[in-house]
Order: sequence, then structure tokens, then C-alpha cells
Amino acid sequence: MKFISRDTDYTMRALVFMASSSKKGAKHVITVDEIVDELGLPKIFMRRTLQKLARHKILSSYKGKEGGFSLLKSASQISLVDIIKIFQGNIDLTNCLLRGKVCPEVKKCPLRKRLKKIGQSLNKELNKITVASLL
Amino acid sequence: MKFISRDTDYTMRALVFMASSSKKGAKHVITVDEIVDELGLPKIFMRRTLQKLARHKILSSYKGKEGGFSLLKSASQISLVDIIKIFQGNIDLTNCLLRGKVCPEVKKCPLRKRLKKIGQSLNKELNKITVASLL
DNA sequence: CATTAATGATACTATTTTAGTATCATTAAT
DNA sequence: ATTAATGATACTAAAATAGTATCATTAATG
Ligand code: FES
Ligand code: FES
Repeated sequence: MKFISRDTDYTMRALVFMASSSKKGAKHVITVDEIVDELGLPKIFMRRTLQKLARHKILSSYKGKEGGFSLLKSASQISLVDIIKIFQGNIDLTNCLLRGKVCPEVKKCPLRKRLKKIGQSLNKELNKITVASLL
Repeated sequence: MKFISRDTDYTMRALVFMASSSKKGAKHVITVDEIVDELGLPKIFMRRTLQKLARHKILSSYKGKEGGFSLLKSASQISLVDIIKIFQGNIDLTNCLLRGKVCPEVKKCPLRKRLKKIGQSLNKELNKITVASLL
């Protein structure tokens, strides 16, 4: 069962790379070319995912010559669950079984409540995995 | 983000139906037709999933006239996680990010360890959701 | 101010996975 | 022998994922 999509995966690697190279005091504006050369990822694909991160205010982007991307949030404020949400939507287990007949009173449904709880704790745990914690 | 596939979903509903009708003391061999009529599910699809459950020793099956399926395991011994595993494979979060460069020593990888732990507790929780608990 | 090198936006194609169907073989009751 | 069920497997359709192509916009810089 696949839990993490390619976008999420590549993105996390790119973010770790960006964080580590800006930590080293190097320039913190990095181009897509630099990232994909370093990590061996498909360029056009990566461009699209980084653009999305910029729209979500995780990165800033700079157009034109000498442009590129830089971290907008700090590495400790970007967690795995943020990235999963952006590319894969909310982690929500309650989408759910037994519709209709078996469970007519959705609001009272005990299964739903339990799944919700499980989902919440999963979110919480994944939220602790930040880019900073991977450096 | 979809966590539960159609097979898993339909199957859980079918199992709850089967468990509840055998609980009522009614006959416990039930045909696919009865299940899909009751729950409004696609028949041929359902046949295939129930056959798979039989192969996995969750159901027994009886061929021929008057045949059908019955629960082999008791409702309290069938959990959501069992069914997810059958149709969707293991719930495994460690498939994982940062291959190659960033994380050369796979065995020592702290991220991997943390994801593994999270996956284990998720499994544990989903394991508590049994068919019996949904009756 | 033209050139160059970057991202922004969006449409397109290919691949893989999921969902669902069709069919024939086998089995057991009557 | 007939009928009504599952077993096995191949097939098709639809949706999601992965990846590409292209043109527009922007900013540096000689
Ligand atoms: S099981 Fe789905 S609403 Fe209760
Ligand atoms: S992050 Fe994948 S092995 Fe460590």
C-alpha cells in the first residue's frame, strides 16, 4: 500500500537539499537545475512541484536571470504532513465503510469516531517529522 | 488521500452483513446474490473479492446448488487491517523518501525508524476494529 | 535595450492502478 | 440431467499518477 506519492517524495528530498545547502551558508536561492542535477530527478516534473510549493508559501520564487527558489518557511516549520497534504490531500480515514444500510446515523457512528481519532494521531506523528529533523 | 479501496470497503460491508445475519440465527451460508441484493453492490466484482477472502481463509465457500459463503473466522477475529492487507498490501510507511545521496546508511536512518513506529501503531489501532465491533 | 536565464501557467501524453465485466470450468443438490 | 452455486482467469473501462512540452512573463546584465 503506497502511502507517499512521487511528488511528496521528491519534494521532501528537494527541501532537505535546499535546507542543507542554505545551512552551509551558501546562497539560498537555488535553481531547479541545481536540484535535479544533484538529486537526479526529472526536471520538468520538479519544476511543477516546486511551483506548487511556492503557491503554498513554503518556498519563495524569483523569476528571471539569477532567479530560483528559496525556503520561505524555516526547515523546522515544514513537516512531512504539510507536503502530503499539498500533493495528496488530507489524511482522512473516515471516507468510509458501511454507507447506507448498515450505518444510517452517520453522526453517531462509532467506527467513524474511532477512525477519526486514529487519523488525528497519525497526523500528529507525521507532523513531527520536519525537514529540519532530517538534516 | 484515499486510504481504503473499493474492495476493502465493500468487503467490510459484506462481512458485517454476513456476521449480523448469522448472529440472528439464520442460516449462515449466504450467496453472493443475497449479499449484493441487500447491499446494492456490483455482483461480479463482489464474487471476485469474496473468492479471495475464501482463499485467505476468512470465509469458507461451498460450490454447487445451495452453496455460498460463510464466515470461517469469527467476527471478532476479523479486523479491518486484515482486509486492508489482503486487498491493498501491508500498511508500510517506510518506502521511503530521501533514497540515495541524502540517506546512504539505510539501516541507521532515523526517519525510517520513526515512520516504522508510526506505521506499527497505526496497524495496532486498525487491528482493533473488528467486524464484531461493527455489529 | 537585446539577450539570456530563470519561473508561471497550462495543456498534453503515457503509464499504472483501480474498478468492473465476461466467460467457461467445476461442483453439489435435487 | 438440470440447475444453481463458486473457482479461475482473462478482458475492458475509468481514474489516478507520473512525466513532458510549450509559451508567457520576468529580471539581470553587458
Ligand atoms: S461506518 Fe460509515 S458512517 Fe458509520
Ligand atoms: S530516509 Fe529513506 S532510508 Fe533513510
